[in-house]
Amino acid sequence: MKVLHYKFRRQILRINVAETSWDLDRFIDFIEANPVLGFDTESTGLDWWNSDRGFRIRLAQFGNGVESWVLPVEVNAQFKAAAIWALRKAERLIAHNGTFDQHVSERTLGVTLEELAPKMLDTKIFAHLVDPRGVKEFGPGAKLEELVKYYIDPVAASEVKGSMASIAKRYKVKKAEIWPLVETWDEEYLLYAGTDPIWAYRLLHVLMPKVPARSRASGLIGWEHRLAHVTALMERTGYLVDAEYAAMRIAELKAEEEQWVGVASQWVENINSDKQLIEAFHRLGFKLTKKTKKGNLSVDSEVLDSIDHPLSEAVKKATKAAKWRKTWFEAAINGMDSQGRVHASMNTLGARTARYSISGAIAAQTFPAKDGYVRHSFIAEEGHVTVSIDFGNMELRVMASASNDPVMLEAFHADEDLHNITAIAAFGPMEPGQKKHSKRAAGKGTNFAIGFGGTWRAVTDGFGVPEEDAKRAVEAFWCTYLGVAKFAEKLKGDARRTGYIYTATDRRLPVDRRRLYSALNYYIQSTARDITARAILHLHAAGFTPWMRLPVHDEIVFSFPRERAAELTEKAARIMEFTFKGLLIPADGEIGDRSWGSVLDLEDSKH
DNA sequence: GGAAGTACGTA
DNA sequence: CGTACGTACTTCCC
Repeated sequence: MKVLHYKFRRQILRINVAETSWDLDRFIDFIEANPVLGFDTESTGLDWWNSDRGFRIRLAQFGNGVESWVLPVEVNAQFKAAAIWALRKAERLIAHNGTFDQHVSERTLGVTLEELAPKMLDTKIFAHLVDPRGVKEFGPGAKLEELVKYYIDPVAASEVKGSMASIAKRYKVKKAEIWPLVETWDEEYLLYAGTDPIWAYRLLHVLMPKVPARSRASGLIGWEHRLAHVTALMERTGYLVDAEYAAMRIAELKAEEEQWVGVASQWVENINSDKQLIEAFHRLGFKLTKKTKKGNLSVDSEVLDSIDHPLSEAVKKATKAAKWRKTWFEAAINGMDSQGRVHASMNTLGARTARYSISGAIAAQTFPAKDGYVRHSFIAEEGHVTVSIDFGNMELRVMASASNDPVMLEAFHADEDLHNITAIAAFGPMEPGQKKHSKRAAGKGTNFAIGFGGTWRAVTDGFGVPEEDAKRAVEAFWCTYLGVAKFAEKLKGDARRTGYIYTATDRRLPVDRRRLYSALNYYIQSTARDITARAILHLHAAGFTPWMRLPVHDEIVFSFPRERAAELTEKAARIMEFTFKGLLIPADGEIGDRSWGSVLDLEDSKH
């Protein structure tokens, strides 16, 4: 047995590293004496779905607040058996982003998500309930290193968590490449690995009492853990890729890119270099004036659109073709497992409002929305069809019912068009015989912009509405929807006094006092997220999880058996829809063909 | 090699 | 005084 020590604020953390099977007696004693354990794994990478082609677990670590054990499970089958035993023996496992370690444990040790999830306490969830702000927003952040720095000790955070960077330097490789390369018995590696479960254990005990009483009383802790489990099950299932379709698009986009790069090469060497483009356009006699945030000359799409020259067209087309190919089609192909499936990485509390973020091979939240071009790459199972069920007007309905605004509620109850109503309030009645107000766009822009916490400027910039119309519509909004105005003021007042607002689910969200206008948006966005989260949990309880593929904000994508699609879609939509403070948030399904893209190609698609 | 800055895709 | 994200690229800096 190797024993390492880490000195920490006059305390000494003890890290036991099992070297031979004889050491396991002491390990077993430790596990039996500690029913609540910090837990972590080290592996060869993040691609747990490739466990049949190269992905391996290397170490399994268990600890309490002062002592841990590192089992180098990659070198000894008995260590592996001991890790499996410990996972099953533990009453509680505390891990940071425990979903990842659950995937690793399932794939490499055979201990399933279903076994692990009920005993998991995830410090990432606790951290978000306490303070969801990132480091850039002057909050604690969400990574283990950031949290240790904020809540435990800055020196320990940088020393221990910086060690992987230092090891990478020693091995002369990039930080991202060190994980499979570092020697099993490298002491710096073992120290890094061994302290992780100790930090997780300590963090939980620091964070637990900081979870707001209201959030705890509402059961948010258990709720978020159950949600993370269902999400993990979706990650495990993955999404089937139509590799042939993706390959076809890749070839097409490559050819297009080459053609336009050829055109542009008369003027610039690198179409991605803003510097070269600015020079080239100046040589050609165009005066650029638009500035970026930092005050440099901008060459974004708006600037390029304003320049009537073959170079600007070539740059736009070439960059777009390259970006689409790499970001979506190649990501899907490169991310496929041996069964032709991709596994999204879903962060159930990605945003400070608790919205999901989805990253990796299927960055679903960034797919172009106007048609099925990208989404055709993802297909339902053999004999299945893709179904998309989304909530109708969720955020505006949340705004109406949370604020109990009589005018807005009446519009929704009578199934009237809210954007028209805002337009009428600002510009007078519609012309007889018309279904849409001639200034409906201004009404629509205003309704959304206010929900974002914006002003008239947001309406002009974001929705292309003339300045005068935007100003008038925004003024009319606040005079018409007095309930919303009152609610927004109430939230601002809460934020001003306490620094926080509470959402409908009793989630506490910090609001920057210099940006009180964002309070309304935080409430709406976060409450809407929780309505989708509620739907996911209810669908799980009703047995829909094997068919669920992805949540995309106010939409859930399914793969349903073709012959049962109509019945299951209806059932799922009824489970999803929810009456929030007296107002129904309706859910509507669209049944496509096999690919996700086919849903968007439907004639009467809302998409 | 990694951080910062820029741009652009989404709800 | 327009919210929340992820990805890919170049340039800057150590």
